[in-house]
Amino acid sequence: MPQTADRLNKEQRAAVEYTGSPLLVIAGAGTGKTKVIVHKIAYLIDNIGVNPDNILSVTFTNKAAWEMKSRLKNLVGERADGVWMGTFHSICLRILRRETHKTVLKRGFGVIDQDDRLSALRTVVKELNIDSKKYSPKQYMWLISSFKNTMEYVEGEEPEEFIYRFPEVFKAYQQYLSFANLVDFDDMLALVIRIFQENDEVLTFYKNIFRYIMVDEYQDTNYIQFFFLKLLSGEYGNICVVGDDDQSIYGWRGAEIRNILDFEKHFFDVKIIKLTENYRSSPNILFTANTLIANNNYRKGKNLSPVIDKMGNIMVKECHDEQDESIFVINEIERMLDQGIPFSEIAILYRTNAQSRAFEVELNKRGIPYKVIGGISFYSRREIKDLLAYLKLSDNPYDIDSLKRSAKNPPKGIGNVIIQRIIDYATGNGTDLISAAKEIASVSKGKTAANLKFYTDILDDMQQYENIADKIKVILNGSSYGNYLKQFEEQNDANKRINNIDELINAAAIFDESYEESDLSEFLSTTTLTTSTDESAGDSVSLMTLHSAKGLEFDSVFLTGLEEGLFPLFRSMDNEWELEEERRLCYVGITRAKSNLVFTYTNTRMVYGKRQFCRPSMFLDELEINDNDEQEADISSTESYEKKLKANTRVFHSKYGEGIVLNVKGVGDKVKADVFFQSSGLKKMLAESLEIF
DNA sequence: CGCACGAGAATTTTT
DNA sequence: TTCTCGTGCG
Repeated sequence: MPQTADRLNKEQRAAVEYTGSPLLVIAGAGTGKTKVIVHKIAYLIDNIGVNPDNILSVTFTNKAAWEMKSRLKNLVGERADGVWMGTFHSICLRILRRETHKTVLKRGFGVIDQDDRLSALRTVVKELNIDSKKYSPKQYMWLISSFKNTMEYVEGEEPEEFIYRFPEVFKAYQQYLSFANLVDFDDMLALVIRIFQENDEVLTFYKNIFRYIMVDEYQDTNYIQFFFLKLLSGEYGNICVVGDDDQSIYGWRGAEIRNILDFEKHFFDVKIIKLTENYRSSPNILFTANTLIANNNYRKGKNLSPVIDKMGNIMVKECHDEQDESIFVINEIERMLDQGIPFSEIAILYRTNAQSRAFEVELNKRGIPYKVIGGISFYSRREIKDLLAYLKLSDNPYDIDSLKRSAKNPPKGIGNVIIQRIIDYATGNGTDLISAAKEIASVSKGKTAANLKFYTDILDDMQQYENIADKIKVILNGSSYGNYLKQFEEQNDANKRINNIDELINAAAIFDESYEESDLSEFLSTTTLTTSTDESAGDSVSLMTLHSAKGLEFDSVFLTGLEEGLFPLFRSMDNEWELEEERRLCYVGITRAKSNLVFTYTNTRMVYGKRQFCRPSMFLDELEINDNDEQEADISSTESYEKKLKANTRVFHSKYGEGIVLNVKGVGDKVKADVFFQSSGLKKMLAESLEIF
């Protein structure tokens, strides 16, 4: 994110130039952590003479990686391309593709996405005659994911019976993956670590490549990711991790906040640098954020101090229901637009995806451009998945799910019975599914034979073309996909889907252009690794969950649905640990805002189509807000300090040193001020103990 | 085989 | 409220 000054401050510079031993940078929100990483990489290349190929930089999202790369390009030019940048998953996938022969996978293996993973488990659960009402496929999926993130799995052990018949389900699921030649998200890391542990020479090879390792958002790494890093870097290695314990919001997904809290114990000779100067938010917004997070116990403890001295606006608004809330929010947005704030600088944040709907309705009504980030990602839209299924099957002819999907959509007279016959034939004879389909076609007669031939002809035609964009066109023509949409969808929906398809063809064409030879596997894994949060809002208002907002910043932020049970979410309210995570989530939301921050809550809200009554969130009680108007009134009614002491005055205290005044309250000799000290953060002070600079 | 209809579940958050 | 899944009919 762009910053006011391009110069590095003292701490930032120290972090950039330190290379002696493992380095932990505790970087609060808006303190320029991306800047530090980018400058550090540039420093390594330009000043230390490190080869870009020897630098690994791990980010939390693909988008963050792209942004980082483009910023790095501004500093070091084309040499930036050499640096390994990406998420843990994308980096590991790259390694896995190179080292496929060290695993049981076949070349050109595919990546199974979350949706397909769930449907695979549905099939498994059904085949094992497990009552899916009692033990849902989702539960199994969740447990499989957790298990795959343990060392037991990495080391090849069998799981225990965590829930009913878990080992059986696990085994059947693994067999499915193995036949279909697929890996899931968790396997990407686990299998790479397994390769490293079983093959010393491979580990040595990669240790030699990744001589300098940089990790962003370290507070959200899990144990297995930590293990991966430690294997590559060793205890003394050139590893630099950047993170903020107050922004750890993925505990539910297995993130270990202890990775950052115990960094000094995991590595030797650790150097720690804290960044606490915030370049993003106005002082009162920071003050609010600091007062809220101070309610947490499990933290290292720090306060952010403002660099910007212009006060912002903070508002809390009570609304009747979610419609009222959306009307209020959009009214405010229109006001902001009038003030010249661009669409892209406005965000509506919420706890759950379901909350976006009311806002979307209202935004549509007023014709304000917006983009919902998160929710359903581009690549999981039905029409896109349908087309990708053909590509996936042709790339990996063992992929059962893609066979099912492509054979059925659009409908072409191939139903479950025939599909099952194909699968049985393939498993029975050890052939791939496409050959099996052709085989079945040749022994069938009449309609069935013709239908199957129609289907396999499309797959054969695709082989004639090298470019992925061309292959997609073959699918579209061959299956009359456009007609299929027009036939079964409303005009409007059909058009939207056709637009999406055009967009897919575009993406494929761009991919075709940028690679010497189009690698279908590579393209397809990009599509599964690219998640909804990687899409950018462009010139429109952003709507997203608080989780998706991590790492972003906006001039104006609406934090909506601040109600007990919704935020904090009901399930976390009786658990101190989870409640603190909710509070951190709120903290993340607040610190996204540069100058306008609006909280809203409603009295009633529709849940599952039932109206429910709501109480304001406890977070609203915990945080403190500096009201500008009130402050001015106070200042005019006091006598001795008020004239000199007001917001943004720089002051000095005998014990705490230099600080900045956030607000002033009280009268006469009881004048009190909230002051940010550089050394120790926010304090409430009697005005008479302060000296004015 | 494919569609239409009805019952029942679903909401945390995502690489 | 909205989506998904299963069932039964043409």
